[in-house]
Amino acid sequence: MTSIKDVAREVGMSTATVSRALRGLPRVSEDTRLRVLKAAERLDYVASPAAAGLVSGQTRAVGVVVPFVTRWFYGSVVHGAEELLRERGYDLLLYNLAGDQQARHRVFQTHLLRKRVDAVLILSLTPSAEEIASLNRLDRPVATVGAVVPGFSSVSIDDLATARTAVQHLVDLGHRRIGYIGGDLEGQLDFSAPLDRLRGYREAMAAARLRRNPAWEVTGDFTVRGGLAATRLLLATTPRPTAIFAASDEMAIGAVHAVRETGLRVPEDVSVIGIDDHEMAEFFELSTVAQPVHEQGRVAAQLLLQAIEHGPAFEPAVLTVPTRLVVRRTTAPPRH
Amino acid sequence: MTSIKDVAREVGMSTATVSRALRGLPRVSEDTRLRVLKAAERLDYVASPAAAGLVSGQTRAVGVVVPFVTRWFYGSVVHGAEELLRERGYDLLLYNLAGDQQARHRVFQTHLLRKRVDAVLILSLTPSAEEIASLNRLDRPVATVGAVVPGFSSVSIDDLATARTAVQHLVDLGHRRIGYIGGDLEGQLDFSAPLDRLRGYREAMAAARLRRNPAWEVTGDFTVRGGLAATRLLLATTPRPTAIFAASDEMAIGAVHAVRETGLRVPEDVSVIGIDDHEMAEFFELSTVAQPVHEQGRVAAQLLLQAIEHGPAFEPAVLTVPTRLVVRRTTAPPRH
DNA sequence: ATGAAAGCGCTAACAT
DNA sequence: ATGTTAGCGCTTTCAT
Repeated sequence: MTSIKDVAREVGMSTATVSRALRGLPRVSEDTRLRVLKAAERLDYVASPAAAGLVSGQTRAVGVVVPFVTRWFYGSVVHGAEELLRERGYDLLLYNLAGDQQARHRVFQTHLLRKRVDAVLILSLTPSAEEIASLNRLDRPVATVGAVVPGFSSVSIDDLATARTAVQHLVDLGHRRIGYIGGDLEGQLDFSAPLDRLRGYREAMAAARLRRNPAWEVTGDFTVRGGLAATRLLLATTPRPTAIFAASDEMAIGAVHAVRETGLRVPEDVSVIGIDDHEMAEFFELSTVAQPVHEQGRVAAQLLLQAIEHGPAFEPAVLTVPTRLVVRRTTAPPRH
Repeated sequence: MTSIKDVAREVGMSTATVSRALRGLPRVSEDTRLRVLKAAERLDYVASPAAAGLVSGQTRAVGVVVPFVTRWFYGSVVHGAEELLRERGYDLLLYNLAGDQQARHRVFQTHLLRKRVDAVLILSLTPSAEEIASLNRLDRPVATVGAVVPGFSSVSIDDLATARTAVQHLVDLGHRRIGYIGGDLEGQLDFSAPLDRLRGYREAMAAARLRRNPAWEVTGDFTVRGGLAATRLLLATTPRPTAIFAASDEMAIGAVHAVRETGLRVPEDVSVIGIDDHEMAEFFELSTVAQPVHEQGRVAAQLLLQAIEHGPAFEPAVLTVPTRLVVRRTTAPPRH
């Protein structure tokens, strides 16, 4: 592997000058810089971040912790983050927990502590006290997407307001019996969105003076399958709801399917609305409250890069991005 | 940040001994090893891979190049690879090209060359000659999933045989007019799967002595939307096919939708079969030829780890994993 | 079984 | 504008 010495020898200068020239630092004559750049190109020289990091303390890499890479939502956030990071010359280290507690422990207690990243981005999960302690010991900027953690920067939607928007849409259409399907609250205590969306649902119901029914609040996996199962339960109640608010589009897709398999029609018999504007939402003609997914990844990465550049004095920023009601064809007024 | 010196001081030994003890090397007394391990734990010490890599030449990280992280298929392969890598203490650097030529160039010419990874895993795309030159210059093991590249290890399915299996299933059901929807061949010359699947389709048609019709071979995006659009074209031909082989499950899902929107029924009027066994395939009751996605990621990672450990003498392995016909409810005999 | 010392490739501080 | 030197945190000889 060619090293900085090879380049220095090639141009007949010291490694210090080469280093300065390559990084665009001042106090290098234009002529020298050009010759260095050319020589580096010719020799296929790329500086080793390991060596540079050892002395500068910067790794030019960011760690990203994801609950499930296979899900469109997380993939999209990662996409947004990776895009900006690469533009700025940073690498992205991916840690996929995939619901595995042991993996989670290992990531927080070992991998992230290896001084290998300049910053950490955490998607959706709320770190435990112990994990927060680890992250603080790391002494590097941390940001989250989809969860607000005291002391960390974050980018997220207002889950409460978003849920209210969805339910209010159903109320406005004239629905009075509205069911909710959402994520488990136990077992996954570390996701805050499901809880807030449930609370938003309840608030909107109360504000519209609608009666709540415990049997109309069903939880399960945040997946198509989970939505399918939850909706089957919901439809078995009497009277059954005329509309369903699903805490995610994937659950909503499952809900639409469940309604149809019961012999009922969407939206004539049962309306369905979700949250996300999943890539398949338009395909399913699903009404939903859209959130900017890719953008949240970019913005969060941006926040981290700023924090890296501004040093420890940088104040954590808590950003909320807007959501937007998208009415398609799974919601309509109830039949009387 | 605590360094190896802190640990050495804590146990009253040299850093050399601490290093040996931590890495499980021989010639350390059991007693010493235990004390070192305890001290490291107590001080939250984790060795810096950057410093270690500088001298050992190993980074304990693998770079993974992905066309689109947001797609379930790639997310799943990454999941499989990440899982094994983490078990073995390796980090994963993710490079998402997202169809961006500039990104692609930058990844191959800069990021991968930074001496930051011990090996590279490339998903689905066939590197250009220039990219192969870069990878070779890197002088590290390279493996691919879903594409066979001379000189590199690979894990993939037999696309030709898999396509034939799908088409043969339709033939066995009695279909004679079978259409194909698959990926674009121009513009994305670097994906080999679409071409092989098309060839498999043609071979199976020929083997069954069925007439081919250029209008029954439609290409488009490898997505739900692409499948939808391609199928619309396919159904507009006369006579129209009674069965459709889609080169991916996402395209097949789009195909099913297109058939239904035309007022036709699946499978009564038109049968549809895909490839992958996508997570949503069961939900859609889609007949398909399943491939082990997550496993291909794990196996490819395994191959790379072996190559890293065995050094440059390691022979590239070209592995083919089996696929399996899964008959659900989108395929049936044609009506006469 | 353990330690001393050199050095991996680079940057930063201090010359000049 | 450029060069010299020290040293980042670790591993690896080579001694003992």
